[in-house]
Amino acid sequence: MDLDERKRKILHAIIQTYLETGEPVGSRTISKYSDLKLSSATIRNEMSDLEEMGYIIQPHTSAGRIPSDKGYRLYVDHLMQEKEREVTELKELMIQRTDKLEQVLKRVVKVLANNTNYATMISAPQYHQNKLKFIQLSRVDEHQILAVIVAEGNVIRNKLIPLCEELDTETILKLNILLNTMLNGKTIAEINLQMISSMKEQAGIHSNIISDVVDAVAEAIHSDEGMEIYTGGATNIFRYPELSDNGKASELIQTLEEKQMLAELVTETLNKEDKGIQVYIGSESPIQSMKDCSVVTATYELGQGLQGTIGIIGPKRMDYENVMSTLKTLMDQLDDVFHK
Amino acid sequence: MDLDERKRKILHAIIQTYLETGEPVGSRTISKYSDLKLSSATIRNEMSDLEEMGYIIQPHTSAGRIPSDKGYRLYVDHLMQEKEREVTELKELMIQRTDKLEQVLKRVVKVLANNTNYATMISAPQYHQNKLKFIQLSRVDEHQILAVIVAEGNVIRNKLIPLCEELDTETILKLNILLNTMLNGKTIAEINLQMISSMKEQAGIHSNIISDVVDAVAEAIHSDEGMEIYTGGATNIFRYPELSDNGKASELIQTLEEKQMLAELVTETLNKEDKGIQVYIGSESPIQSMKDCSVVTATYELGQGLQGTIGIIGPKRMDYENVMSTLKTLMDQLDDVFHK
DNA sequence: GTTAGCACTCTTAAGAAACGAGTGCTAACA
DNA sequence: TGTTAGCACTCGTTTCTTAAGAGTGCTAAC
Repeated sequence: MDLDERKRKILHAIIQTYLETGEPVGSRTISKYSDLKLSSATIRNEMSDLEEMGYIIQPHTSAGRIPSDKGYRLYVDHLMQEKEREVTELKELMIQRTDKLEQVLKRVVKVLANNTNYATMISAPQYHQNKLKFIQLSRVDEHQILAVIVAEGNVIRNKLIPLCEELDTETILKLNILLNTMLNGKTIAEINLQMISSMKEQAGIHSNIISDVVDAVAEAIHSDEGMEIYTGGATNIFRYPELSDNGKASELIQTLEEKQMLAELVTETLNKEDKGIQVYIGSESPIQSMKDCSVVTATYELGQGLQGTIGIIGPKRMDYENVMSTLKTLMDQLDDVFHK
Repeated sequence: MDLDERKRKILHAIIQTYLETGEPVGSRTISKYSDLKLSSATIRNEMSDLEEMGYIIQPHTSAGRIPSDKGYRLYVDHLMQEKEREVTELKELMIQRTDKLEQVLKRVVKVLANNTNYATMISAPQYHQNKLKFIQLSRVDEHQILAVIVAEGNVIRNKLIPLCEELDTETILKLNILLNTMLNGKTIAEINLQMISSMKEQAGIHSNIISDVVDAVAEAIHSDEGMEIYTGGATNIFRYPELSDNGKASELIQTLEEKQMLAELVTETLNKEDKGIQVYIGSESPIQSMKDCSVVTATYELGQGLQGTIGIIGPKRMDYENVMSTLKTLMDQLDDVFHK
């Protein structure tokens, strides 16, 4: 069977109506409220075809039709091709310049959740590919020194290093120079055991104590502590009856709260070749508990190799058009903020 | 009317039964399953009295009784007087020593939520009273320097300061000395405008540029950014039907997500003279959306004046006994961790 | 190819009836 | 005087029935 222009139009009308109402839509509704000038009977015939082709589903015999995952997919793909709309919505104002990335990310999920009325998430970039810019050791008191590590994108890490033996100022200075010489400009992934042992060697007589320091710095740099993920608007879930039923809401909110599962989604997104906007409909999503949802993700870039993922989680009858253009706008603004 | 020993026992039995089942409890249940050896009729009479006295409530004519806020209050106060039980549960193992406070707090809410099956929250201490230990400025690149501020309790703050004019190493060194001399040992609350202007004066010729630096440091120190609050186990709410009804769950989870409201609770708790465990039953809580919950809070101390609040949010039929002793144990362990 | 009409299906809402948990009251008992 | 058994009564919950309504599929006519 062929998906001709008319079928396509009818499908479009069905999906749009369903997005608005959340109720199964019947032939009569389409006949009346679309500009197709067809009777309900004709629509019925076409709908019957569309169902056979798998684009729509009938929840039960005497109900209207709702889009299937396949139907949504067609709709979304179609939207993708359309010119990106000139949307404003998110005022630049909202994202005030901050030098604390965490603050920005937290604000983003909040703003995004408020604007879309869906649940949102954002992952902080992972720093494997990030170049070290600057390392500084300072003596805090007799028993510990502080290591401050600054990387590209002004990412800052602190690490307190306990000492059993006191280090004099000169040694610390020497260590500072050593660390900076060896490590500046390197990406975190590039720092390997060989390098570390080479540094220990160069530290010479202080090797014992210094060993601790270098180890601690390396640990601080590598410390992944899993992926940082922020979420927002979880309770928007309750706006959509089809998601707030039974244990679904609970399960979903738990997924958002635990954050662990979301990491999978982030990994999946970042591994895609196409760095643009991705849409996971229902069971397309790698997260089991989101099989009744749609997830729209986008990748943002903070610097070279410094990428994170933004996600919007909502019902399958998500307002894809709005979500996608909102995301696009947001991406542009984030670019502005990060590459000020 | 007098609340004699027998009434007290019956009330106790009613509350305990209700805590277990969550269902209104009838006279027959008490008669059968308590060791009072009284017939249901007698219990009925007593229950009628207890209701008149306001300790229990009848949701509707033909239902059993449930405890009123006043009833819970009596029960809790009674528990408070009892010797603190020897509970273990939370193994020290769970709280591994970390020098990142944030990590510890996040872990605490998670562990606590898993152990109690209620929602949990914890506030990071507020640093007004905290003494500065160490300040370090370092040059990151031509356009910015990094200020690292370490306070008592090893609380670390970073602040990137943009520069319009380049600062040479010597000036930075001088500034470092100035800042440390002036500010070390001071509490954050003690740093006032007068002090800052005095520092600017001493900076002499560099005053212009330095002014920026000092301002930025002051800002970083004072930057409150509201109270940091972590929550966990929000979805435990769904375990209790009386909370997961209607919009209640949604409202509650939103409160937990927004965190803003929780700050009020923290403030309230910290202002109490009694720094021990507090219990807010129903409308006693300062948070409107928790009028159907009970909230148990405790204050932990990280250093002098460095206090935070831990809270457990659950249904009124919370297992107070367990919660309170778990909290007590946790407090002890936190003390251990912080004052290692 | 399109449409009107109609019988049929199935969900949902509303109402009715049966059930049952629990009470309050009274009268009998120790 | 306190305790208990018994019973009528209340009221929420469950189950069943019925009616309404939305929507379809099919057929026949245009």
